[in-house]
Amino acid sequence: MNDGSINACTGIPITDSFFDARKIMISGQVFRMYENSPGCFDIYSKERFVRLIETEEYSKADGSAAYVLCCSDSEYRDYWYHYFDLDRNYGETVNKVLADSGQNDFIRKACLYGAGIRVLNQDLWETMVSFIISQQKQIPSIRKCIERLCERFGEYKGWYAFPTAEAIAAAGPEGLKGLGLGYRERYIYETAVKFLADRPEKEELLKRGYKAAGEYLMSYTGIGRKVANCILLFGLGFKDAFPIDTHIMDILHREFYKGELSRERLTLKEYERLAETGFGCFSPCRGIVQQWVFAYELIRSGRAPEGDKD
DNA sequence: TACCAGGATGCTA
DNA sequence: TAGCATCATGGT
Repeated sequence: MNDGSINACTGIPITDSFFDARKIMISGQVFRMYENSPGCFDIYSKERFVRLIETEEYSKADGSAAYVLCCSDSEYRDYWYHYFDLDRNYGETVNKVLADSGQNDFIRKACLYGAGIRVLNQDLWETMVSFIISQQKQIPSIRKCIERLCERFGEYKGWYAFPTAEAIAAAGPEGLKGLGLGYRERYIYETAVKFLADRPEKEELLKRGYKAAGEYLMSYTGIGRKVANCILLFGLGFKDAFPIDTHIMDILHREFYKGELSRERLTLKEYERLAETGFGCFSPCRGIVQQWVFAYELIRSGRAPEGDKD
C-alpha cells in the first residue's frame, strides 16, 4: 500500500497496558491495518496514514514492549488519539466485565484475551462502505475488496486514500465492476448517491441518539440491522451497539441457549433476547464486550485472519 | 463439488 | 409481521 516514502517517525509513545496492535488488527473491526513486518503496523483511515511500531524503548506497566506512533503531536491530538479510543480507561472496563461476568467462563476467557482490543473510532463513510462490503464475506476477502476499491477510486498520496462518496457516485453504477463486490455494487453506488444528497454529519447523528441514528442508517440500501450496528459501534462511537452476526449467533446458541432448537431454527428475535440476557449487564459498553467475544471466537475456532500484506 | 462467509432485499402468505 | 428464496464472488 504505502510506497515506502513514509518512513519518518518522530514518535508518540503508547504505553497503555490495554493496547495490543496485533489483536486490534485481526479483530474484524478494521480492514485497512497491516503488519508490514514483525511489530510494524501500517494503519490507513480515510485519507490518513500512520505507522505504529512495537518498541523496547518504552514499556507497559507489566514490562512488555509498548509502541511508538509515528506522527506529529498535532496529528495525534487532532485525530489518532480519539481514533484509538485512548481517552477511555479500558482497565476499568476489563475489571467491570470480569466482576459482572458471573460464572460465565466463556466471557471471562474472552475478556482476558480481548483486554488489549480497543474499539476504534473510525470514519463514518468508511465504515458504511466497509461493512456493506462485509456482508456474506470472509474477512480476508473484505480486505481485498476494500483495497481494490481504494486503488481504483482513492486519491494517491504516497498511499491510496479511502474513496470519497463523490468519486464512487461519479463512477456510475457500472464503475464498480471487476472489484469482486458482486451484488454489493448496487448497494455501494446507491449509498454513495444518498450520502451525497443527505451529507450526514457525525455530530448530528450522535445528537439523534442510538435508536434514531440506527434507523437513519437502515434507510440506505444495503444497510440492515447488523451492518447498522457495526456502523453505530465503529463509525459513530455508540459503544453500547451490539451487532449480531453469524459468529455471535454461534456464541449465543452455544453459551446461553438452553433449549432444544438447532442454531438455524432460532429466530433473530430470540437471538436478540439471548443477547440481552447474556450481555445486557455490560451496558453501556456492550459493544466493547461484543468485540472481545467476537475476536476470541475467531481465535478459538481457528478462523482469525492474517493481517500481513500479500 | 458442495458449502459457507461479521446479511440484505423483495416477495408471499 | 414472519418466513423464505435469492442475490455475486471467493475461499476451503
